Amino acid sequence: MATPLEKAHKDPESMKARILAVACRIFGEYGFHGTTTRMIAQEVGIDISTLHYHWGEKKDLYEAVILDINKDLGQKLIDVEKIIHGLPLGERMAIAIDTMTDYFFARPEISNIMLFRYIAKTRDNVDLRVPEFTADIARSMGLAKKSFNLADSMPDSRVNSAANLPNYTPPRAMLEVLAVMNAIHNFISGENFFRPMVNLEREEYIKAVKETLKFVLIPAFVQREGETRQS
Amino acid sequence: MATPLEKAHKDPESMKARILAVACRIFGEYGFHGTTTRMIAQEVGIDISTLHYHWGEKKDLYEAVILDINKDLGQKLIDVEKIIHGLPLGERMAIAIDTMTDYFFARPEISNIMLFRYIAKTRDNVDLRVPEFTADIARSMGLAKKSFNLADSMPDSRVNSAANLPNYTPPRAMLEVLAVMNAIHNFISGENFFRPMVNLEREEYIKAVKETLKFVLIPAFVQREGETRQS
DNA sequence: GTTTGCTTCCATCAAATGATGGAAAACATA
DNA sequence: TATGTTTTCCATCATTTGATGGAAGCAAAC
Repeated sequence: MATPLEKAHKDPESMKARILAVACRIFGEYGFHGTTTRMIAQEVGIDISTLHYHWGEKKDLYEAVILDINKDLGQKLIDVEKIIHGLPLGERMAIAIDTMTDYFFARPEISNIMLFRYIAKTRDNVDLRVPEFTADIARSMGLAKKSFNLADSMPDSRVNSAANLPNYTPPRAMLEVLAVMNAIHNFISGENFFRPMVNLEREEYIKAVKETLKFVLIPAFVQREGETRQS
Repeated sequence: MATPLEKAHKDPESMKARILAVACRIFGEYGFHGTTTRMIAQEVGIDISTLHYHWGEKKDLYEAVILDINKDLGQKLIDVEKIIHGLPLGERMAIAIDTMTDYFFARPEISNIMLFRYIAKTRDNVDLRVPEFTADIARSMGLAKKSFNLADSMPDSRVNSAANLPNYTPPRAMLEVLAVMNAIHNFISGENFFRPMVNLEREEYIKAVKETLKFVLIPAFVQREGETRQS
């Protein structure tokens, strides 16, 4: 309908976009309940009613933040997938870990909000995309077959059987991807807690985190791939 | 001083202990800001003033929860250390992961609260023990030398140099331990989110989590140990 | 039975918080 | 400039929330 209006709202300089950006940061720092609409409004430099005018109630703004993050993260994953496509597994993982770690360190709110959502009890169902991302990564990492469809060879099997769905991803593959992603998120979100523990400057910390992640996470997968190839 | 009074407060049936136990669970589910003193009081079945009578202000209760968790976790780590002592690294890690995973699944509030503290912005300094635990585990896993003291061989080196302190643990070893511990916490705290994603019953989920953790985390350490031994 | 000290609850407060109505301001357009 | 639309702010509400004072309950000591 109102094309100029919608366009204005997508302009990153628009009030609506500015509020969203600040909300993302504050929600990330303090969580949903730890954040007040007044905190966000004050940070933007506006009145609370302006905030409500653009985004409705607090929960709506929070959901908008989630959707925004999901969009951004989804795009980033596509970008990384393009870069690492075709390389051997060890290199794919190393590059992916380096790139995603830099990305999250640049936007720690993303890691924070993702982890908050995993941990805290919540009733909102905004989030159909995390499972989707996880399955995509699993496929990209060769942990699940691409568009594997058992039904082709077993036409009589039950339609409802999850394993027969086109893009079915086995639980173990999903959990392995989650283990990798969460390991990254933890070091970003936990920086304020962990960095004093190890007594490193920010740059050193980032470097050490990358090395640690690559050291801990890669060998298992590379080793298994080798074994599978041999047999 | 008042011995009978203090004794009463340590009795797990005492009101003070009951409040603490419930507080631990609720704080774990909703985080500090997401929890109200009324929620806790209602769950215990008492009035808010009774809660305040025993524990003072909300923050004091929260700090008591942290201390309680740290105590329990510290004891558990000592127990595990005893069991795995002397075994080869791969087995040590496998048993430690199995045992700690069971422990955290039985008391998910612990994982929740640990992660909440890592993520959320906080100013409290209740927590001198997490670094200590981490260093202990690092030593137990052979990632840091036990009571290594350079000053013995270099009497003139600067006293303040961290590397010369008796129980100094290098950053990389600390981060490696954190990576392992956090990987466990994530799957426990994230159960509500991850389990529907992988569509498993609780028991299956726990089993799959343990397998995934052992698969992802152990090979890197075992492999490095082998390389170090060879050289 | 009375006193004493600890525990619990009811009533209530003050501050914080999410939210809204309506006036003023800013902006666009004819 | 006049007119209509959009945006912003001020004043204000109703709830929620952390917190307290004081009365009532209760048990052991005297």
